[in-house]
Amino acid sequence: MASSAPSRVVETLREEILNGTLVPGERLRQEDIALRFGASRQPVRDALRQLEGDGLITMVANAGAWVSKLSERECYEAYQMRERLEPLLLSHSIPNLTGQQIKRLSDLVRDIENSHDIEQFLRLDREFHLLSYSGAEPGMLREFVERIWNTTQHYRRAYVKLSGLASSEVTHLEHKLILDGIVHGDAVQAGQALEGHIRRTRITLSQHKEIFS
Amino acid sequence: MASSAPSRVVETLREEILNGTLVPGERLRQEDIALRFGASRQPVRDALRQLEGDGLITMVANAGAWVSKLSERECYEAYQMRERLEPLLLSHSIPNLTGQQIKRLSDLVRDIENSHDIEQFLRLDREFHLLSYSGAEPGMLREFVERIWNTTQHYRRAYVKLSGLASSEVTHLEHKLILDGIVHGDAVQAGQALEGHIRRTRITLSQHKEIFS
DNA sequence: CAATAGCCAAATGTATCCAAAATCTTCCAG
DNA sequence: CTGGAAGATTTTGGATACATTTGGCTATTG
Repeated sequence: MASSAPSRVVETLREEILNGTLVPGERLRQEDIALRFGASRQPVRDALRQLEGDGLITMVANAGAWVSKLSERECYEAYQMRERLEPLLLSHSIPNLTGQQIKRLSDLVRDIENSHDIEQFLRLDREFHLLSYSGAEPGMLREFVERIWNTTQHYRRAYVKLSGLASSEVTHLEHKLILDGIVHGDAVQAGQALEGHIRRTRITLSQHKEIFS
Repeated sequence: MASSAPSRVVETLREEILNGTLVPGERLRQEDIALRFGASRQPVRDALRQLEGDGLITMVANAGAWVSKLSERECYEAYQMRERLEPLLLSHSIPNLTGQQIKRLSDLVRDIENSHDIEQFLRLDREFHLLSYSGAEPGMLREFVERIWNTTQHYRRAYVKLSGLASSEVTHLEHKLILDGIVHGDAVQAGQALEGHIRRTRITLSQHKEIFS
């Protein structure tokens, strides 16, 4: 059975926002989307509300829907939240990670280091971090973390484009430290490395305010 | 101008979930709600999606909507998140609180101590904490914290009902410490007191698993 | 007597149509 | 030439009607 119309719309639009096809500030017309998916406007409205709930788009009554934008302050705040939430989530996840998953994490660290195109880097980096959380039970904490990742994705891409892949030497070291903590089941080490990883990214990001113009 | 139909529905249902009129697990039929608000089912569906985005209700395709339930584990997790997010939010808020607001916070600490019925206690306690955050800029952090408060409200009520107001002696002391930090503009003191406050509540709650049956 | 298949009622999902609001265009006045 | 106001166009909001799905009830059968 094919999933419902609204969920197909949600999935597709979410993907397009995350991969940069749709950029922050871009308007989403209900009619256009309905036409594109061969559906009427009701399921589209449903889908837009869901995306709004995920923070990916912003709706204004009697006006329309736009892909959400973050100010530099909001992005800074998002990273402060990540610093506090992700080590917690990782500590919930580590005890439940399987050998297979840890192997994949290890491969990802290597592939990230060897990646030479920006989209690939972003995709692998995202997979590494989110996979490292996959041992945690589903719940609010995982939802929140994923939501922060989604709403900041565009600015992460903008930053990597700006500074280039070459400058991510420290990132690779941090990934190795996190992985080492995971491998040894040491949530404290992994958590501290992760916190530092996010913290450094936050500070670096705040030195490139031009991303938010 | 009266606000739109969906927002009226959202406001009313949110209020009823928070004040306990609607309890976790209770079903919400679109037709009933539409009839009650003198609207059609479309605005109601819109409203339900928004409430789902707030985490207050859970929707299942082709089945219906229910007031969200938290397991004991999820509630514990929610409090762990509060411990990490609320001190951060408070530190953003403190520099911007006005004299009037601080006066109100001070009055609230006194009124909470003198409150004689459970609903009043819950209302004042909620106002105290959320008001202490009102100096912070709007954004994801404030939204997340409010969302956690909303989804755990029912279990807070259940706990207070179980243990009675008499047992909240320590709570009052903690409120005074938080207030003292705020009055002196000391975000570190206020934050530590707040973290302990939430942490103690989390531990106490986890000793009453019968709330989650 | 228990179990399963099929039918029926109730609730949700979708499409179409109309109304209301916002934006954009155009035209006029200063 | 600029600013603003009024009308036209576009887009969203809401209601009614119809389709689809679900869950339970009943009846039939092993």
